Amino acid sequence: MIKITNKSIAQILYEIADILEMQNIGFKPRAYRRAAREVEEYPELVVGIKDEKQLEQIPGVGESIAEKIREISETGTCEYYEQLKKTIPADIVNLIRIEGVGPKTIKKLYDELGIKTIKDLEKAAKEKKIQKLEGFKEKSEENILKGIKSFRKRSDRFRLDEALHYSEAVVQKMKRHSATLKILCAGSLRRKKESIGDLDILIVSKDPGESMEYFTRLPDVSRVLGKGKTKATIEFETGLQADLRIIDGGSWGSALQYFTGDKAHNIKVRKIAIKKGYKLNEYGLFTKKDKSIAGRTEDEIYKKLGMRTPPPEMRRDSGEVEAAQRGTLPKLVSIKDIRGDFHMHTTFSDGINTVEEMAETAWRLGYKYVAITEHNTEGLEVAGGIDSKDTPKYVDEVKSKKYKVHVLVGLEVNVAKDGSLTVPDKFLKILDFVVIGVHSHFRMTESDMTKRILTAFENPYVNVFAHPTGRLLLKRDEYDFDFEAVCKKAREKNICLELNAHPERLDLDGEHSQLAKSLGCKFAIGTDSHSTTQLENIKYGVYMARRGWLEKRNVINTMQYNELAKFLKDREQ
DNA sequence: GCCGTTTTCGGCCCGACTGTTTTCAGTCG
Repeated sequence: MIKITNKSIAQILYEIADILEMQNIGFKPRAYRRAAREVEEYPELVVGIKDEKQLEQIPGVGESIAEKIREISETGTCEYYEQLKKTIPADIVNLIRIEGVGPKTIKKLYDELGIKTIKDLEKAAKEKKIQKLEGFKEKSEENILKGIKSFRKRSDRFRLDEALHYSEAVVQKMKRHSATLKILCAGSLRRKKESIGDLDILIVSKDPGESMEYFTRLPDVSRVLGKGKTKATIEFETGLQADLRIIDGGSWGSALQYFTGDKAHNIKVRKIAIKKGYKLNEYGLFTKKDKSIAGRTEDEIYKKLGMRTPPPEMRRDSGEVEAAQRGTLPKLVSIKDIRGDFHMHTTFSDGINTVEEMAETAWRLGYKYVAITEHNTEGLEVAGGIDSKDTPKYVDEVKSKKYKVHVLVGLEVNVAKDGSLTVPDKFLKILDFVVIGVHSHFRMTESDMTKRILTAFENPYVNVFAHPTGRLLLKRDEYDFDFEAVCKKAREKNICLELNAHPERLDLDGEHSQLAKSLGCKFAIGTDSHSTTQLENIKYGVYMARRGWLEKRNVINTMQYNELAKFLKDREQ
């Protein structure tokens, strides 16, 4: 039985929309997508709402969709969806993730060639069957094959937020089991890597056999790939795999150490152990005569090796081993240091909550300030958004009210192809905060894209360069540009680089941040929230900051309001 | 299928881009 979340309900509604679109049905797909998006963003658990009339209170949800949501809440699916799926029994969920393949293409490929899966698609493309279809030629086939290749590269990984969601659920369930003494998810998840291959769960158990049994019978498990005395591997319905390892309490620290660091980190640490005449493995730190001298905690092991303990986020051979030996590990920024958020949308553009609601939630989170950064309409085709000429009215409206935190009025302005900004200076001038970003024309040569960004940085009103690399996790690669050149200019112009904390982006990532830090850049964490619930995504930005070695002084979200106001003012002069 | 100062029918976001065309279909954001 799969746990029904807002997301899983939305997933079915999205899929209904896709199938309807294949059937060339007008407007219904749009209605389903709208409802799906609203359900996804809904601050409460939709599955808990039993009354259909109450479901209809969700924007975009009317009588018909409310009925379907109720059915999904109760049974995990709905008849309408099951019937639709029968009309086109293809693996739409995966096929649609291939770049350039949409509902119409899937339909055509199924109807004409019987293609159901990515495997079928690849075979047909390789056998040059697709180019024989009307509307397709060699180029289309080439692109499909490229799309499959890139899909494969990505599809075996999960976004950090999804993996965290799963691991927390598993760990919670295991914790409640009486045999569990200690449990923790190590691996790349503990390092807060932006995408996760599988979960490495470590457990100390009173009854290992019983723990194994319980683990392999967790509710969402679809397959048990292996089950022994100390290790079991399962696969969840989503395709995510998880290992459970039974650990002896005396080896807890060494197991954590072993299963947390990435390969390069571990190799380096083990070499240090060898140099000191020891042997390090998941069971402990041993002398040549196999006498255990450490293992219970990580600190104990690193200490015996003459090192400080690097925070898990740093253990990717990013220089942390040397710094830990020298005793010069940075004191990383933490969630407690955060006093504000610099990227969010409200009902003025495509967000679903008002400025007041966002400010209220920010206040609850203990913040002192937020920047509202609505889309501007020019150059970006999203629903809503502020027209340049309406900027004064927007500023006045936001400023006319009182909020529980300081509210900076801003815009997320688009960088046009030539590097100009889509909002004229006379309007930028009246804003408290200007975020700029590349939202179109991603496919440019490296030199053109670099020139474009550097040109944009010449504008005196820019505060933050949003989602600097433009990547979408597991979906779209970053655009080509000279990152170092951009960092140097950002530093010179005192423009902050954004750590976009939206789980779909996590841009910049740790590697980029670390490089930018070394070049003297400042950073602004922004959640890119479209609802109050998303404000909590700030933690992902902090994780990325920590992976990038950032300290409090590097991140402007840690400033007191007065300090921030001064910082922003200095930029304008 | 949803919605409403356009209110029970008729409109619903739409431009850029790509690859295929010679005026358009599909995808993307």
